[in-house]
Amino acid sequence: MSNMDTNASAHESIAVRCEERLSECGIRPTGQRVRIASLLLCAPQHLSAEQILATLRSSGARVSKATVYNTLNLFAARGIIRQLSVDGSRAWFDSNVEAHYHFHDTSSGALIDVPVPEVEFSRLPSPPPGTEFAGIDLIIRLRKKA
Amino acid sequence: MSNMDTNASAHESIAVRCEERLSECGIRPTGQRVRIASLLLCAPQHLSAEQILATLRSSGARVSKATVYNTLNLFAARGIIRQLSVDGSRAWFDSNVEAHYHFHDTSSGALIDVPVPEVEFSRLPSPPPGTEFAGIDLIIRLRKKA
DNA sequence: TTCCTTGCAAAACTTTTGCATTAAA
DNA sequence: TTTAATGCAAAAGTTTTGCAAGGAA
Repeated sequence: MSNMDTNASAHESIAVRCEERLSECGIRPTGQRVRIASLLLCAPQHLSAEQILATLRSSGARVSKATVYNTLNLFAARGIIRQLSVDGSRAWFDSNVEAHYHFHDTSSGALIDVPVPEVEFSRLPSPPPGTEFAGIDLIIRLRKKA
Repeated sequence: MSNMDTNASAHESIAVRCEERLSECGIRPTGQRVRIASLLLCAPQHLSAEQILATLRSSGARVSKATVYNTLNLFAARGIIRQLSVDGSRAWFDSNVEAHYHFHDTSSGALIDVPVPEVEFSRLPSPPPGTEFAGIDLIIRLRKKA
């Protein structure tokens, strides 16, 4: 089996798994959606809409910006991906929807996942009256060591 | 002493304190800068650029959007205010630059300060090699109680 | 057919920039 | 007078929307 075969098979099996995942979530697994899902869900990562658009187009696909945004918003609304607000310049889409936190290297812009067990809260405030916890976003900002 | 006198005096003394604060930071205390600083620094609060622009204009001042943004960026760079990324839709400028965290009510959009002592970390990850901590941004998301 | 998805272009919105004018030291 | 700040308009960047065309059920 050649490398090309291996890669082709890998891509195909990822696509199949993404199709199933979308169907489970009640999302019709169209070509564009499966392409976007395959790109994001093949590994835990953080991508911007523009990166996704560029990657798909450079791989020969015909995709519109509108479809990328619509699809990302749809996925985020269904909990398939998570949208992050890191620095206000643009949205980052995180393919890891398990609870976790982030390092943000302010020098390079890199985002790194921090697994839940690496952070422990020994004290947290109670939610104000009439509200309840909806989640915790923790970003640990880093800079290059002096 | 009438209410108008009291308010006028209060505004004046806030403006004077802001002028001193700007001068200390090596920022020339021009009219627009003092106005923007007075608005933000009179209390701990979170304002958007658009809110600041609208408030200044409705109080009769002639201010441009460019000056508001330039000034807010200048203040943030000098540590007089802090820029927050809450939901990616726009930047919020926080007049409280002491270390603290935030509640974010996702139903109303409200931002509420959480003082440092109300959160305790009993475990935090080490910064990756070559990097050091630059700060911690913690946003506790809230929703309306069911 | 009917409904949903896609692409394209345009619009909307936030933020930045260029440049002539004005204000501050 | 010399430098820096301001206003305005335009530009830039990201995201959304309207609508016609295309595709799936």
